Amino acid sequence: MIRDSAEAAARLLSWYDRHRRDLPWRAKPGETADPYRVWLSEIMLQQTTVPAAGPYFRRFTERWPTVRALADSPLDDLLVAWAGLGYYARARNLHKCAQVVANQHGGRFPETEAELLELPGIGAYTAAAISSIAFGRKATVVDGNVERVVSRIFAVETPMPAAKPALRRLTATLTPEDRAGDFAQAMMDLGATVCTPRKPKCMLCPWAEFCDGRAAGIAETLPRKAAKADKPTRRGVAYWLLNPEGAVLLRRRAEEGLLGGMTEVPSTAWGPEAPGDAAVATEQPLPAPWRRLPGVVRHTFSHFHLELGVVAAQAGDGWRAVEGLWVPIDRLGDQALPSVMVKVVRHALSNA
DNA sequence: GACACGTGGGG
DNA sequence: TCCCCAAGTGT
Repeated sequence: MIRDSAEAAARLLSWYDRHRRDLPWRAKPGETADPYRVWLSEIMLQQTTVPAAGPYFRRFTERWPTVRALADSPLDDLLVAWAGLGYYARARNLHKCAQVVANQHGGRFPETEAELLELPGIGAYTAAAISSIAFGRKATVVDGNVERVVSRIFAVETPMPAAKPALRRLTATLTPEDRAGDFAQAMMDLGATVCTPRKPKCMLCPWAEFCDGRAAGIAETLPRKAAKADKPTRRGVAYWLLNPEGAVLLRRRAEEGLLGGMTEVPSTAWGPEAPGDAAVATEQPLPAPWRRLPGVVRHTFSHFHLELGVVAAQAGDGWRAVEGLWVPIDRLGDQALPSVMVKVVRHALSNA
């Protein structure tokens, strides 16, 4: 049991100073944090691993060094740059947020949690993280790592998400006035490298001797969570249509919802059953002699599996009237293609 | 509280 | 193969 929060925090900060990781968005010791980079990294890291976010962060900061630069850029350029990272609402909100900061805050991020919380794409976690890491203000930063660490240290057996309020209160009692930002990053690093979901490295933990979960032999089983619902499978058929100039037909998806604003290969609706030839004909973007390509594209989204067949055809007269954009094959890299559509393109190119 | 919302890596 | 998981937010 932790009896002295101040001592526990000091011990964790000492561990952090000795094991600090050098991440692309992290200010070096002595450097002043750049709120823009802190914000950008926190958005990219939402539900995303450090290795996945790293290259995107470098490309974004190279191309858009300031929040004003990002605000002045067209949304579509951001979506192209974000393609492949997932959760595309983050990119749409990133652009909105940049414009609000540029136009209503003079290009500077607000420092308080309450003000940050007003901004698009910034929730409780990100507001606390920016306020503490970028501005040195005391804030209770609670992410998945922190919930895991705290649930184990205090042996909280209440299942998630019901345990969230208690875990937040416990985290608040541990958070020091001084170096709150470093404390937050230390907690997250501890969760990411030592107090891991499976096979935690308790022998390396600076809090091992305080840890109630470890003492009870249940640390690895925490935090408790309900079983997840299994994912349904949806099926559809994508239309790989080439015009006489060798360009392929693409479309922009609706601005909201799944893959909102991203570019897609046109397809039938996605339903429980694979569309037959009749449905393929009904939903075709243009009448054409479709031939089915062998195989199927499989992809898994956050909440369902997708199986996409592909049909291909050459567009005859009337291709100019089709709604969408015709993109030369060698220019597909300029498009905001999400990973599932990259799979469709690859499948079509290798089977057509 | 529950659900929508991506992706790639690891066991 | 399949399930779990990652620095969550918006509705």
